[in-house]
Amino acid sequence: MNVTGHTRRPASIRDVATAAGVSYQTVSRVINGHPSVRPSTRERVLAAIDELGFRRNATALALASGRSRAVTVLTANTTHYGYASILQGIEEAARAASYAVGIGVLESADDAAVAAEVQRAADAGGGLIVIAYDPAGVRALGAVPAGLPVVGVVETPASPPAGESPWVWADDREAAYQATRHLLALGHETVHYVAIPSSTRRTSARTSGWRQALKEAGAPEPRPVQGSWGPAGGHAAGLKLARDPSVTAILCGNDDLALGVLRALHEAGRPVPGEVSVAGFDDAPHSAFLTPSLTTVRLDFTGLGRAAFGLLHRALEESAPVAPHPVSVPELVVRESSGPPPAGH
Amino acid sequence: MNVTGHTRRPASIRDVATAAGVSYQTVSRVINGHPSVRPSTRERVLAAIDELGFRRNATALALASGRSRAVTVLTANTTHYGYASILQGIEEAARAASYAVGIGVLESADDAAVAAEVQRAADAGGGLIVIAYDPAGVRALGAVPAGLPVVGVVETPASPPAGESPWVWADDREAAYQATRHLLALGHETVHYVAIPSSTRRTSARTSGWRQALKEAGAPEPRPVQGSWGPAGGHAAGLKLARDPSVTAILCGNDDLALGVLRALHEAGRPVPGEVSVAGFDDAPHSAFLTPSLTTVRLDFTGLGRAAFGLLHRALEESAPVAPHPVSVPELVVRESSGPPPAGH
DNA sequence: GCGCCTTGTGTGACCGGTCACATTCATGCG
DNA sequence: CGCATGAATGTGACCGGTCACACAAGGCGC
Repeated sequence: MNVTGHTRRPASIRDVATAAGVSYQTVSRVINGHPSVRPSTRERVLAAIDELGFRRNATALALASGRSRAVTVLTANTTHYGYASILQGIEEAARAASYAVGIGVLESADDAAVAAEVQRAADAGGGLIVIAYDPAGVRALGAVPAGLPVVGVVETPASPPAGESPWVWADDREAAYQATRHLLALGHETVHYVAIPSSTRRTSARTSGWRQALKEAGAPEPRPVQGSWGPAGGHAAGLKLARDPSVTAILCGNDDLALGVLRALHEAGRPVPGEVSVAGFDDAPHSAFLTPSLTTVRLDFTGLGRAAFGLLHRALEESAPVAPHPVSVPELVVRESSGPPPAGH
Repeated sequence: MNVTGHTRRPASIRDVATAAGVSYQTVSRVINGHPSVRPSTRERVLAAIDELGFRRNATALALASGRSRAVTVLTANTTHYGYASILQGIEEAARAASYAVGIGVLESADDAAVAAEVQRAADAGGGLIVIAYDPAGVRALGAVPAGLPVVGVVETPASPPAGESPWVWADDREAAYQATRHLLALGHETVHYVAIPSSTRRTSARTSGWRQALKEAGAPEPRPVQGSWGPAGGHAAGLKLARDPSVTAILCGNDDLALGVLRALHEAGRPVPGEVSVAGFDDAPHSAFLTPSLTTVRLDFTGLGRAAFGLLHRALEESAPVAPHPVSVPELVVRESSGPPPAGH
């Protein structure tokens, strides 16, 4: 071990080589587990490595070999629970594979800004994971130059892509379908929907799952209310819906929106679940502790993150395991915020 | 512009050089804005750069120059609001300075695990920012090898460090002090405290601010209740406190804990703020929308993150601005969850 | 006993930049 | 007019690894 106090330049393979009395190439072979090295030689090299505290320089490795064992995650807003959990899952899997994780935040959905961010990520080397649940993310996914390995974390696609695709997703559509059916089964005539900003112009997967459940039940399909991501958007949407006495069940695009809706209903004097039932989406950690506690659909975000990394890992290295990270199916969690409609409905 | 479809090796400075009819060194000079390049030459080089779509290879730059324009953030749990916001602030400032941001998650506070994570971060090159609000973070900060530039985001230190220190902090102590005074001013006899896990064995800054306010008011000092980070911990602590009828005011180490406490009080049939007042810490986005909405202290987490980056930037580059990122002082936000104690107290 | 293949090891070039120094040419000044 | 000076540019080495290839020694078949 290096015991001298002052910082010195870290040992390189040539330092190790002279210390062990071999050439730098032999050291390289030992590091990389090349078979044809005499055991006694390997021994000496390993001893020298240990003594000098040698660590392979990641930068030099990346430059010389071309592979960089790094992933950059492009995402809007790391503050949001779902995004943060996906990131957590990616990091976890990356750590296990000893990959470095970089992050880039898409602050604006503006084309130029997105392109700049993608460029930065590309400069970092290695692979790319884009969280494409929102317009900025979708645009970023589209702006990735061909040839750069990339995996997108996307909404449930309308039709399952043929063959291998560089995407992972949780089954949002199924989740929305389940939540809507739950509310309908309680006896509600229909279910209103407060949407998260759609990632594309087209209808989001969550919206289409909701719609499908309504259609199957022969329930009327009210116009979805457009919310933002945060509770404030839910609050605004909730105030609007609270004014309509026919509204008895509301599905929200995520738990934060649901929180705002709950608050708005409270302010409007409409008891939950007595008069109105509310269901969220994501099962954020606080949702179980709200009053009333929130009925919601749990999504396996960290699993999604792990799967995204797994797919990218496979794209970057032939030798990586093929499908190591299953994503669990969405699970409806029934709590206090949903119940039968009031009598007379 | 490169219009050929298939991916080719990105252009290097030598490619640019031949295209412009100069040497690679001249290209390097142009890139780095060296003054002694004839304007006409610079012109030609810039044209070649543009035509070939040249971008400077970050890896090669890092290897050759030693500086890497990268920061790695070491943190526990990116899911927690405060941590995520700090990360967001760091990323924002880093982006502005065109630094790459890497993250490493401290999943366990185990010494070996922490050391491994610090090593990984060191291997990534560049500077390090450690979020040291919890035991894992504090241990990581301690394990950083000398000579590696590092900034810690820490709790308010007991005494202001002399001279320049590699730490940034929000004034937690002052914040806790303010919140406690607010509750005392409402007429409560004393204020109970549900603590977040302390970063060290010693008393945390938040605890000491609370204690100081009690002492100044001559209020009795109840034993702090140890919570965890999440709402579940707050819930457990809240159930305990709810059983004690003398408890009329509770300060919580963060908003998630407060949420759990609110829920526990609700389950125990103790109205808030009618019988018990609750205050949180952090002003998470959902706190304003709870019922009752939560009185809390807002901390400038993103500002903290920006300041941390600013300090590190300065440590890495002589030329960086000295103190560009002020951290705003904590601000008490009074909402529905705090009020006067019930009559008879 | 010779050639041939395999095993173990070393040498030189290279990845894409930067840095230190050399070189050329025009200019200013004594 | 000669020489020092500085602007503009080029050359070679280097950062710390990897890769392709050369080469010596030993075992084996014929």
